[in-house]
Amino acid sequence: MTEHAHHQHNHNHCVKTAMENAALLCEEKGVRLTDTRKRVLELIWQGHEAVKAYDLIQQFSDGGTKPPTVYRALDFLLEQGLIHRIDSLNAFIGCPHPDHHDECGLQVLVCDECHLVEELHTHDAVSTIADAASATGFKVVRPVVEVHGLCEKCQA
Amino acid sequence: MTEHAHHQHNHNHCVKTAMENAALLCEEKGVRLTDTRKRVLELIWQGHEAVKAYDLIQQFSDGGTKPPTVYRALDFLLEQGLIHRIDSLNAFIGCPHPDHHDECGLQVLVCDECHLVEELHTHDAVSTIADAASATGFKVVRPVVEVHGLCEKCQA
DNA sequence: AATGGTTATGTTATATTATAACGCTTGTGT
DNA sequence: ACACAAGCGTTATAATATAACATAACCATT
Ligand SMILES: [Zn+2]
Ligand SMILES: [Zn+2]
Ligand SMILES: [Zn+2]
Ligand SMILES: [Zn+2]
Repeated sequence: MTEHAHHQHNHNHCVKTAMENAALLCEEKGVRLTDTRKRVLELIWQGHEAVKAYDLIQQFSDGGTKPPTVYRALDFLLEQGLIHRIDSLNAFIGCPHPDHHDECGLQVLVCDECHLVEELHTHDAVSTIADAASATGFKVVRPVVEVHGLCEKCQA
Repeated sequence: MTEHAHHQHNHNHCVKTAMENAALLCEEKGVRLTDTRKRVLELIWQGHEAVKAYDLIQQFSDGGTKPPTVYRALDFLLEQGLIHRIDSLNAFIGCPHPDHHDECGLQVLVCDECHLVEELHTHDAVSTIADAASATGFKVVRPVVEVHGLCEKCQA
């Protein structure tokens, strides 16, 4: 079931769902989705492209929001699993299903042209790697797969 | 065949081999392994832990070596495949076999304690992921796997 | 060995990404 | 109301990386 995030779609729906899920998840966990945090999450969900921290900072309409404020919100959202950090881009992306990462780690397809990010959940691949890792005596904690390439649109 | 990089071993041998391979590879490719580049490569090979760019800069004995010099050398070494950048650490590691990355991308085990980095070459895993990626219409260019966890030593 | 083009390096400044430290405010439970 | 913890504002600075331009080293050809 691909979520065709890269195709034409009603993105309002993505945002709405994400924000509702986030509210629920925070409720359940007993953590506070404050205004700042909510606003940062909304800004990250402006699309399915990875967003840079300083772009977020600039997009705060008040103009007076400083890096620590935004980075603290980002840290919170990362902790709750509501967003992912794409290390190869120094950028952040909203997670459409914060509850699906226990088994397969983080797996993303990253378009080098437009920075669109799509998640995979290929359980096989990560278990294969985990096995190979264990065989060398390594204790796996957090598997991350970042596949760079070109999304469908950018292959023109 | 694990290369037990994390076990006790004669590291001088690692360095010697790496430098010889680098010289050969550059010879073959008709590119110049200049003094600066050689020195940076040696510094990176001071161990099997990932090394930060600014640590390299400081380790230049002359004291007058500036960031651009080192970053240019790093760029060169990356282009030739002689080192890898570990995105999740903003750090660099020597590649023991620059010719083995066509098929399986970059796959590394990263110890969160000591930053020891060991490469994997699990062809299966990356082909599984590549298949999943292709199925969504994504054109894979550069698969990267960074598995965080604890190396054998640090599991104490 | 001079010439001229290319590649590599030096140098200064600056861009980008992220955190430390400290004090004030807001929320929460008693 | 009070006390404590969590969140946020503010200033400064750390850490990572690149732009731009000048000089030097290399190399092929004359
Ligand atoms: Zn959408
Ligand atoms: Zn996710
Ligand atoms: Zn070694
Ligand atoms: Zn390698």
